Amino acid sequence: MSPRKLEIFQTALSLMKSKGYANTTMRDIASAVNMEAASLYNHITSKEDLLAITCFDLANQFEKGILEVNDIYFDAKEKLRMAIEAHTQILTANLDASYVFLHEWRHLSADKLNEFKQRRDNYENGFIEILKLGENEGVFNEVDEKFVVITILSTLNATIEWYKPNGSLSPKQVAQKLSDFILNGLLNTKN
Amino acid sequence: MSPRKLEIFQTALSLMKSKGYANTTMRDIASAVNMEAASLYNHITSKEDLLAITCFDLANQFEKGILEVNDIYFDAKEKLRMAIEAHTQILTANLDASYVFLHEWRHLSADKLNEFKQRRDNYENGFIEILKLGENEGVFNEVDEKFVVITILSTLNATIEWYKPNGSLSPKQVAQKLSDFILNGLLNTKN
DNA sequence: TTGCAATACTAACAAGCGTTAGTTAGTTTA
DNA sequence: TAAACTAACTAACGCTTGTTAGTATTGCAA
Repeated sequence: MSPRKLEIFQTALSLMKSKGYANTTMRDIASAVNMEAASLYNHITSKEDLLAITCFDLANQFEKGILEVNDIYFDAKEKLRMAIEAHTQILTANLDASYVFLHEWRHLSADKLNEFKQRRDNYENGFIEILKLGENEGVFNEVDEKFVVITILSTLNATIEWYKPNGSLSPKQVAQKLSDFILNGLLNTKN
Repeated sequence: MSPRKLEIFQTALSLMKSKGYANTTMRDIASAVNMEAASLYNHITSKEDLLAITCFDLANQFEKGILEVNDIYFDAKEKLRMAIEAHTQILTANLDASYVFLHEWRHLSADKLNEFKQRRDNYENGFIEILKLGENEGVFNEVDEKFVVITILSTLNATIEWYKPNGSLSPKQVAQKLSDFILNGLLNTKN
């Protein structure tokens, strides 16, 4: 990806994060990188491409993460922590892209939309595998896996709402925080 | 609200839930209620009105819920359970509207957008009040309130992704499930 | 220095959008 | 019964959108 193309993507994602995909026009993007809308088409093929490439690139990263975790032999608790950390690393390293990925995927055209949904379900199943393992081990106490996986992913994805990349928390520390909350809950059990 | 107007709202919200606000045209809505787009304007004043009325009506309900909880004297744990139940009742009773409320509010025009954000912050502060109480009581073990409140609300709001209104769970039971997970976490502490 | 991609521009198109104007039929009210 | 109101229609307007066509300019390779 050429520097100019990268600039276009980053600018587009930043605009889409703050205004939404539908409200971000090609002219908005062009103006933000000091060129005319028509010139964008020397670098990208369509507006939807900006969205599709962003969504599927992130999907690839998430899938790689969960596959690596589920390929190794470990106990459920540790696997969950690892999956959470992988997810968090990707989110925090791509804040704008993640926002678009999480909130604008429905604007994909029918074919890509179907592929996206299917891969999202696959990703959820990767987490469910860990949850089932944990139930068999007797360490997780919840049997409604659909509920738990959606709750966990919502908690993880909410990170982009409060995380400040220049703040004091490293992505690893964020993942620790998230894992602790998910595993132990809000109640203080020390006394 | 006349029956016809109600029909228009419900139809519009259902369409917006499945296709998004921007991708739902006045002609789509009109066609779904068997009339012409222009005729819609005998019942509503604009497309944005559909969105604004939906958003602010729900905002009113959420605010009423948290105010009632914070107006009574109780311990933090019980107050949090009550706030969660109020939130859950509103969500499950207005699934389509909640979806639009949660995902399409950014399409509000500037003025209304500001009001919306401010009221959302107020609502978060209602929960933070409970969290602070819980910390003072020593029953909650988390000090990063911004993180916790966003995590809790994300967990609650994810309900609309998995809840089936004709399923076996009542809203009250859903609220119980959510509270248990938030308070106790995923780990089985019985052994 | 010449030539050739790469990249930018201007202009415009075709489609779709929310909305308004003007009108008509049906229903309620005085 | 006459008047007023409600709610539907057709037609069209003005605007914005993503995108294309055609052309100029830039910058590197020979």
